[in-house]
Amino acid sequence: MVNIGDVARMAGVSRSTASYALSGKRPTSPDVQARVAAAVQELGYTPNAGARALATAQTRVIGLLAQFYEDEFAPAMLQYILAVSNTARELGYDVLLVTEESGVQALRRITDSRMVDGIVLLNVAEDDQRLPVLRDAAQPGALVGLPGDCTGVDVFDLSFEEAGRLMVDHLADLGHRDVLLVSQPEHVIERGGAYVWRLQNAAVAAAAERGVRLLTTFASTHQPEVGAELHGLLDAHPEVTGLLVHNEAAVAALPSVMHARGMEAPRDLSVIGRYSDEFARTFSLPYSSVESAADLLGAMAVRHVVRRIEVAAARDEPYVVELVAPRLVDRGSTGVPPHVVPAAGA
Amino acid sequence: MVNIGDVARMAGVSRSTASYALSGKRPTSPDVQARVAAAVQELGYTPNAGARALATAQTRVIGLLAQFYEDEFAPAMLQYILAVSNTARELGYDVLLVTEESGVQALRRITDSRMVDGIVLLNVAEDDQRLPVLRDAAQPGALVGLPGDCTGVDVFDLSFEEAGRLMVDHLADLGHRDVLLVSQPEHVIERGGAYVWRLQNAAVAAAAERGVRLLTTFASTHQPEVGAELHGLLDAHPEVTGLLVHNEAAVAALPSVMHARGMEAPRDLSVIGRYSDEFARTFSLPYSSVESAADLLGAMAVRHVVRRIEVAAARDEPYVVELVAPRLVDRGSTGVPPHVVPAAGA
DNA sequence: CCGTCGCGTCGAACCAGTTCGACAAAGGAA
DNA sequence: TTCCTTTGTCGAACTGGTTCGACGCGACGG
Repeated sequence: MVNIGDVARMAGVSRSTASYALSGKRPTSPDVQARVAAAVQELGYTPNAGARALATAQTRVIGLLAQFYEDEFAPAMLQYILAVSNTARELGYDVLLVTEESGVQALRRITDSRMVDGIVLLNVAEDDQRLPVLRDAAQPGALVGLPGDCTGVDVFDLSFEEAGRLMVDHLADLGHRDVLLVSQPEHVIERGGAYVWRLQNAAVAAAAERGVRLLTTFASTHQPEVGAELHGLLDAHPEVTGLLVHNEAAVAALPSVMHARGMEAPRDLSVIGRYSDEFARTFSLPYSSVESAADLLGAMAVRHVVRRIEVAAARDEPYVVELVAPRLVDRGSTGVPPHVVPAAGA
Repeated sequence: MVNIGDVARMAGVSRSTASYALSGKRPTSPDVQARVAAAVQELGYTPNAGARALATAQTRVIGLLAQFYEDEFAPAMLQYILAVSNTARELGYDVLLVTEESGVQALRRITDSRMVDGIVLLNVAEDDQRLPVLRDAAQPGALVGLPGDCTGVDVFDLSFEEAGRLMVDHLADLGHRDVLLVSQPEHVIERGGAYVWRLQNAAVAAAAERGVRLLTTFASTHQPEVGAELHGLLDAHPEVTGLLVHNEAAVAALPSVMHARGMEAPRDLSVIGRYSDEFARTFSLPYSSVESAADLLGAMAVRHVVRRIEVAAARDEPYVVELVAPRLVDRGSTGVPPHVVPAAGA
């Protein structure tokens, strides 16, 4: 393999001069620069990443830890991964993707061995076991997801509080008084999915404020069970005119459930989901939804990590916790509740 | 940072002895082994990946190149990525994920700089630009997807030929004589998606053999256009009793299209798709389908690459091209064609 | 009692970069 | 002309591992 010594020899300079000519960290004569560049071209030289990592203590790789749970909607995860990967590349970094079950061991492995310059954690739980490890790692880290304790890391997440309020307010504004919130199953919350509570609590508070009766339930994340559960819920609560769905599986099942009941949105039921635009497009879901902002969150996490890696002064800046405001994408699945229309018309 | 010199000093041995005690590449006394192990434990030593890569010319990282196209069904990709990542970890490797637009440059970058020991390419096109680069890289490579020229790499793909035959035979066996194949749009094929042709050609041949009239069409991969196209097709071809769908977007749109037409599978129309089990589960799709085998293909690719990396003798073994036989998952969406039932009953 | 063998250990070289201090040559000021 | 500074280059050291050759020491056979 061709190394910098070969380049230097061909250019007729020393190894150090070749290095400086390439990095520009010290001035070199135009003549030398040209000869080194020509030699690089001629020999097809590419610096050895391992050697460079050893010498500079920088790998230009970011570790990305993603956990995949059986009962979670995996495609949503892909958006975060893509956002992180693309943003990293923009900034000149590669991404080491770790999907290992045991995120703690994996994190320790890649940080201790200095394989990465920084870390992005996806799917962060309320009491995430990976956080203590990340805190005493030498590399900076950013999270997508809000844990209980945010010290020592930059944190980015959707404002699920805002999302809950937004959804309730939207239906309340239209005149709905009986609304049902379908969340993810309880074991998702137990595993640390506090965001389920964050949205629900905010929704409950907003409902109270607006004089809306809000029923809350958990539904399965599996097909076809979730479909049956939706039928049961709609049977049990005929007074409900608005549905808030914070559960991707339930959203996917909803079209056929409504069809089977001869219902249409928004004629018979107003529906708002909480899922990504990507998800909506792929399955041509007709429901208005509060966006996940995966692209934005992934990009923010990477940018902050890279900043702490590259800007020495940024190392000691205070850590940030940013909850981004969700956006409601109107797909026309909400309207005035059915019993209001005739009343208004009469 | 603690290095092997610190460990050696604490254990009272030389650096080389410490290294041998840890690697076991030369025998060491039980006493030394214990002292070195104790020192490692005490100091929290982890070998520096860059230094090790430099010394051994091995990084224990596999490069995974995935391309994401606008008009492709991204979630399907995730399954391959997970399969590769999990299998790699099982074998002691980490995964460098590259999702860059320009796969060619990215591939050159990570191979030339020796960031990876091997390469797995996903989404391989008929005339994939990355292949020449991969062939003259120093690292072994495996593909998921079948290109025109397979020299110099191990190739794994679903047997789309077999899939096409399987689907046609299944309907022919049930008595269908008029069948419609809905494929992906032509620009997917132009981009190198020869698998669309492979399935279609095999289906056409099988249909000719079985005396089945097979109509073939391309449909959009976007919602809601694809739904309208399906309606148009069903309007134009009322004689069709069997539908073969090789287009995930069309599959996703089909339930509502059929519902709108008052059709039910298999009563009015027998349907077979070609998509992953994962896809079917997520959206509770009721159609029988020919599996993608993403898990299997991803795992095979990694195992072969790792074998060539680790087993010196495997370097020179002939390259393999394995087309795995697809599996038909019966979800009860196919049956005897409608006009046959009364005829048989009369 | 001496030579040989082999086990266990050590020192040194090596991988391929980066970076620091030194130094020669050239240019400008006194 | 001499002194000082600037500019460009070089040699050597350093990063943190692995690995080769050598060597001391104890056991064993002759």
